Amino acid sequence: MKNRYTITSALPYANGPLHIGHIAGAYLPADIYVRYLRSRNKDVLYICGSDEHGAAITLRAKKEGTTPQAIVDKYHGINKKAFNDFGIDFDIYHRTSDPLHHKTAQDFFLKLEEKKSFVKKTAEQFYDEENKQFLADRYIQGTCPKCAYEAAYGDQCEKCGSALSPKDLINPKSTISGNKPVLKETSHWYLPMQDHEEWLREWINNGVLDGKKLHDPSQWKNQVIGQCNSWIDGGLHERAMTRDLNWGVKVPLKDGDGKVLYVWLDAPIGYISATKAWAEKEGKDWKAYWQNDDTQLIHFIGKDNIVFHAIIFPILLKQHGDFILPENVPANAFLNLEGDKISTSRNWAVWLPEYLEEFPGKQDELRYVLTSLAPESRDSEFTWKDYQTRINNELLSIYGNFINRALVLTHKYYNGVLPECGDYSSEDEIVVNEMNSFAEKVGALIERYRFKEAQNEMMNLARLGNKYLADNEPWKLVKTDEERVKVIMKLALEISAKLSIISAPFLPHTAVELQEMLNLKELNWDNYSDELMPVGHQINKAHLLFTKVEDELVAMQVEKLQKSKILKQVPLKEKAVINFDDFTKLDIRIGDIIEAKKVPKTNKLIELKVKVGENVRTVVSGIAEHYSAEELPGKKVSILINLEPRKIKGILSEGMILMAENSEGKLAMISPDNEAIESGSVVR
RNA sequence: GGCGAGGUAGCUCAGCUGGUUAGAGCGCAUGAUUCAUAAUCAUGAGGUCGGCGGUUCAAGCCCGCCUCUCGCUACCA
Repeated sequence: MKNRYTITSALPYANGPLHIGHIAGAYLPADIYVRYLRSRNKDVLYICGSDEHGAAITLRAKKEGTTPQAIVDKYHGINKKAFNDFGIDFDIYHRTSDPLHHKTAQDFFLKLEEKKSFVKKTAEQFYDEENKQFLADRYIQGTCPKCAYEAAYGDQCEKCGSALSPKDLINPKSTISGNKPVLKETSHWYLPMQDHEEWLREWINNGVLDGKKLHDPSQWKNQVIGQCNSWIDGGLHERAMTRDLNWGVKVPLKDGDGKVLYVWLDAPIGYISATKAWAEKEGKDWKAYWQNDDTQLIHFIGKDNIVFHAIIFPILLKQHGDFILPENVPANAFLNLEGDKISTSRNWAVWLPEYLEEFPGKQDELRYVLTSLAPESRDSEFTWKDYQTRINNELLSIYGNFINRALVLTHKYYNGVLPECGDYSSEDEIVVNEMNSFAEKVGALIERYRFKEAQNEMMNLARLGNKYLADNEPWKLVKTDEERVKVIMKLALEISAKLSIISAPFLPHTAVELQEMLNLKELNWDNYSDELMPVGHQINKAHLLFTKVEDELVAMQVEKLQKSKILKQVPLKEKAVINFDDFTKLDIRIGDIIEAKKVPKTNKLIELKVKVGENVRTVVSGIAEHYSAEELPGKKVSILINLEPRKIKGILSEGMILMAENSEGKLAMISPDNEAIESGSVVR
């Protein structure tokens, strides 16, 4: 173990509140780890903050008629408070809109520029005048100059496979607006990631950099190594580190006008600027946490962030030259909810601020459940029923109940003061030995990022306590052997005290409460083997640590979830008003599907032959996930027939089948409800 | 379609580089017990380790094919 740790949790994007999936994935595991290390008296810095840049926030501001700053201010406030109330113990919760961050990111960028880590390229790039933005290669389509395929992309023709540049395309179009884009000159700084493949492969797979062993790759998750190798083996490419945007960290160069740093360059540097902000306040040296070989850097993230933390950011850190690389990137998978993926847009989530409001004082209950169900190596699922079961049958029955019986008996027999007593019996010594082994067992599991297992091991100490009481039955012995009862109660309380230490990383609020009841203060991991309950020690009044989760509560939460899901289905903003002439431009007819077959090498596409009056048209439609090719022939559908024909996967599509889509993405055909409507009938 | 990660007891999950009768917690059954929020303790029943084939003295673990789930990516006017 090293002595200094820099722990980060992914910066939450400041355009929405946090839900239990975020917590289980990146924040709770890190918090457990951090609390453990602090208890071991390590020098630990735990940092996080809001990620406030990027195009998504500007788009949202535009939509809501407000400013990006107003959006990020709102969610920064909400999330900071939620983390604090829940008990995620950051040293600092910073934000990337802070001037200190802008300065830090710009300095970092300049250093890389100075080291010639970037390749600057000036090029004429297509620009969408309607949306006022430059278009990435993939956002442009046109006719391939080599094979005349009409839907080739700006970077490659899917038909003939030739690599293209957008300007090669004949008749280019913006895929966003459909308009013809204009050429405008712009320049960007690119990171040539392909130059870094060799050392990355060695560093990720063997933990070795420049001949030095930096980490043990067997401690990295399969998922992380697998995904990195997949990227590296597929060949890394240069990636633009700047964007034409006006929201973000300005490119600090003369020719950087109107450009900002790419959000994935900017955000991880947020970890560094947060450290600086903290160090400034605390009078510490921030460099110790980032530029010292005796410091371990660990990034806790969700699986969607793997490449950024395990490939791109390490390249940047190494290029800069002064920084250490992450020792591990323990990425978690995703948490599902009641049989369905958590979805912000469908409002299918348990929101942290709402939980905190509806379940005051029940942070540790949620922590316990989320750690039990944590998606450490694959996706897992949270249900309210599970929440109830885990709390009632484990946390309350095993932990809460053991503490309660130990304290209640002590009060009953000795008014809460430990009496003078004899030595442990030889059977007691076995229990004592077992008890003493827990600190190391639990610690070792936490150090290997096995939080679920670690928590269960912690619970085994409470189980040991329950078994000790059941085996020794002090409530019976009290009538025959009072001296023996004193020893038993002392050991039971000793177990309780030790439980307060090893449960603290998982259940910090409970641990404090328990230590108050036991009249103990400021215990940490290193106190574990001390005698914590000496003769004469007075304990405080006992109260219950947990309350039962009732069936009604579970039912209520499930119902609330279902209801809020429906609420989200209210129609989106209406589009601009059109006149009748506009409407009559659409030629919509009823058609009969006479033939259907799946388009090879695609998941969603079906090629249809639709008979409209006397004509038969070919239409390619993205409905294969909702209809099989076999069930389609014979169906009547509405079809827009005067839509400009377009080639899709090499097939000319002459029209568009009208479909209704609900909030879950389910599709249904718009069909006449009357057999008298024959093929070719006009829809209006 | 390409790539990555998964598919182990009713549920949630462990099983490190292949090696004795495949593990844990919860649930379930039976018994014990009453200090404790009907909580606890003991014992037990549950698995052809997604399917098929192969390598090996030996496979949940290695190889091939298939299938299902999730993620990234492509396609969805």
